[in-house]
Amino acid sequence: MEELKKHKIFTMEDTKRNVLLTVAMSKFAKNGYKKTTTDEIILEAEISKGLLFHYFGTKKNLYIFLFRYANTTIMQDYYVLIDLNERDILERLRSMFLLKLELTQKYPAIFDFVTSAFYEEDPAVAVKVNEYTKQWYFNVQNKMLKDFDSSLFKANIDTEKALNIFLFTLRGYSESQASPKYRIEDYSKEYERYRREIDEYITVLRTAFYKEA
Amino acid sequence: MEELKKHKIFTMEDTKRNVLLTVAMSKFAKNGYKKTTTDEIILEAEISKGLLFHYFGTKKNLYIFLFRYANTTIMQDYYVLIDLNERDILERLRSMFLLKLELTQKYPAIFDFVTSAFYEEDPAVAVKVNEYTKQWYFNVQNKMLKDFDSSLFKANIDTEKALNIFLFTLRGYSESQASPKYRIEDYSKEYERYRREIDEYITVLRTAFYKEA
Amino acid sequence: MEELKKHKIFTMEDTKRNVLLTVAMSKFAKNGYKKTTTDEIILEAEISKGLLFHYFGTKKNLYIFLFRYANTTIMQDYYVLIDLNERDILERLRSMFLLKLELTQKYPAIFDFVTSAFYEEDPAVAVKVNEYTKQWYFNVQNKMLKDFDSSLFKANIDTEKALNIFLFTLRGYSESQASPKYRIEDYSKEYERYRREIDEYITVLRTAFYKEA
Amino acid sequence: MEELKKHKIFTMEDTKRNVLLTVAMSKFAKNGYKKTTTDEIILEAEISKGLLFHYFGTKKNLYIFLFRYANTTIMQDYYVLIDLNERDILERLRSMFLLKLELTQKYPAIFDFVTSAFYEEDPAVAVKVNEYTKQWYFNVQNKMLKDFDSSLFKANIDTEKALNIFLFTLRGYSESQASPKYRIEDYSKEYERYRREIDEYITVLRTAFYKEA
DNA sequence: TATGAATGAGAATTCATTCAT
DNA sequence: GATGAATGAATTCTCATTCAT
Repeated sequence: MEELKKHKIFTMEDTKRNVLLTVAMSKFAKNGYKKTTTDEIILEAEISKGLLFHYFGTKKNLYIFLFRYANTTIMQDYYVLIDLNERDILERLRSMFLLKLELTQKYPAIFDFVTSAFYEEDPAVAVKVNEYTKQWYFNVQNKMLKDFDSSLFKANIDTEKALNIFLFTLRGYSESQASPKYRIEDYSKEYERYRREIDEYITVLRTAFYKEA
Repeated sequence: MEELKKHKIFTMEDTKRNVLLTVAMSKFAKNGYKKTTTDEIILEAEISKGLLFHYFGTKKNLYIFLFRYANTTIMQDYYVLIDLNERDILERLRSMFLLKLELTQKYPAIFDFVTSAFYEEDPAVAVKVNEYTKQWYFNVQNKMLKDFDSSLFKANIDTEKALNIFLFTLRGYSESQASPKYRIEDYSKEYERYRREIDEYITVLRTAFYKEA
Repeated sequence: MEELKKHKIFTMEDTKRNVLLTVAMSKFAKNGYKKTTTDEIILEAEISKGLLFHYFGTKKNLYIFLFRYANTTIMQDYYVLIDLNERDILERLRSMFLLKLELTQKYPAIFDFVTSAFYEEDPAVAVKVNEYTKQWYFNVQNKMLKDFDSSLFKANIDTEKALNIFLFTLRGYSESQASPKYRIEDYSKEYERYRREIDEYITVLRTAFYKEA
Repeated sequence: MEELKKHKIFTMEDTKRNVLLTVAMSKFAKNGYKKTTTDEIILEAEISKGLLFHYFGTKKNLYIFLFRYANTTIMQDYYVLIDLNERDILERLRSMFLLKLELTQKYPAIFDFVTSAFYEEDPAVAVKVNEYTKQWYFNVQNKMLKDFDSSLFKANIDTEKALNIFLFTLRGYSESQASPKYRIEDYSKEYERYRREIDEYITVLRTAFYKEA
């Protein structure tokens, strides 16, 4: 993560850099790797063609950098904040998804970009994205979802499968709301409804899988 | 759906047509709309450039046609077979996913293509795909998932949310196995395991959401 | 050599192809590989950008093709005509250089191009040119310069070194007249002088190295 | 030649300047004018882009300067040492080529550069190189090769042509050993063989063209 | 002097689409 | 119907040169 900070681009003035990176992520998120042209990016970011290539060398490198940068930022502003001492896994998952929701309001381009990168099919970048994604999943599976209190579950429940059902549900709901297909441009409007619905799903899951209190 | 059959392409000899459509779907599925070139397609399908454009006019038209054709075929060979008289919705969903699994073995290119089309971000085709997808969801929500026996559920469960949890779970598991990211090349090998795991998830869901038998 | 004839370009109409190849060779000869642009070539040859790349794929491939094509042509119209039964090596060399002179009048672009290719320093093409050049030298050394009558030489002369001196002399004179540096645009004007001077050098060499008649 | 010393670059600190000029000459020699980038040069010479252009203004000016500088240096360290009192022209030529051989070991980049400059085809610099080259030849022809003892030659020999044969032979052999095509990386290894072979050629020429002693 | 970020005019290459045969 | 040569706009990438600091 630290090596990322040594990238040439960090010699660029802060505002200018943020504009450039945000523009690039938005464009890639909206149109995919191949369809996004470097011309679009430099035009909207108001820098010269040469400068973009001075910093990133190739369009591919730009994409890969953005992907790593976005993930790192998410890691630092998001996963670090998750309370691993919370032993009730449903509660922990609830915090995680609400945290993600807040982040989505802060950096909308970042999440859109990372999601679109996940489904990116262009072989030029898909391989690199995959490498990173594997490592990511490893982290999530091994750190975020470990050491929960399985005594909360009903006796006859396979807790591992139950955990997967929790994840599938939260992800499924989340995608149904914020997928690239039905993107909501202004999350803030929907924020409260989203928050409430997540809680409703959590409640249903709690009722179904946990022992009665 | 019937108008589709009147498309010029159906004047082409059967084998030749099937080769062409299958090749095109495989290529689009693997590399996305923009990255797939008409040259790739005509080379592998062994037809001339001119002929492809004689039939479809534009690459975009070809893509849209394939998408509608694939969905129609799936509809006819798949959703028609679903037994809507089965009132136990978990049982009905189980049949649906196993049916889909069998179909996946029969027409791998079709499902790969439809899935990839669903995540396609190129604006040239995404709009059209979306139109179709909306209508599709409408169908699924309104026909496939209606009239189930809610008396099977535990008393304090929100059955609508529970249904969504079932769908999220089955889709989530399905994608975790067969997503473009971690595609299993030879489904037949994995078929039995897949079948068994689906049943295990169904059992967990049944235990959690249904009244005790 | 025959495989060369199977190149895509030979499906192009004869006149059009000759114009294209001649234009390309002239440009490359005059300005070298890197400095010659595909735009220059297509503009003067009056074909589209796409067509050039349809036939050759890359600028590098075009260059390599031209080099092989030029050498093949020279081989067929030139080295084949050399009379290996002439045992007097000075006489044989004289015929060779006059033959080359005639060829230079017939295809000026070809020789200019091959010569310039020989001194080409761009790593993109220099390697391939070298490969071919090695094989070429092998041919010359082993076929063109074998089986001469060494009894014609004075007794105390190292005939192998003498042969090299002959070659160095003819090449040296030839280059001093026709090098890319001091190119004579219209060889015909200078033809007679060139012919006479070559004969004068041959006479001096004969006097110096051969026994008195 | 003296004006050259007044060039801005001579205000630069000696070591730094030598590094810069040597790096530039090596790069130009290896890849030619067009293919060599100013980036390569400043990176290896460890100076800034701005500084290079501060001293030379344009890449072309740098090249021309190097060419004149190299020739001047060669003149001063080489041609000055030639003994014009040696009236035996073969002996004088022998000294000249051995001197050149020694110099090649001392400044390999200089000779590589000058040779490559001689064959440089880029019109941007070829004209200037040519101007200088003409003047150079004038010098060689008029100073280095004048006032030799023609009475050493056999009676029936055209001495002017013989002199050219001597030059063609020495240059031809020299190029066959050290041309950019078949460059010998480490001259010192080959030094003795080279020296011996030159002497052998001189002996053959002496036998052929000079009166018997 | 010295720096290196910034520029933008080219250059190579791609590919959907047309059209004469 | 069928062909595939031909087109040229669009795209990525390069690099000499400038200029504010």
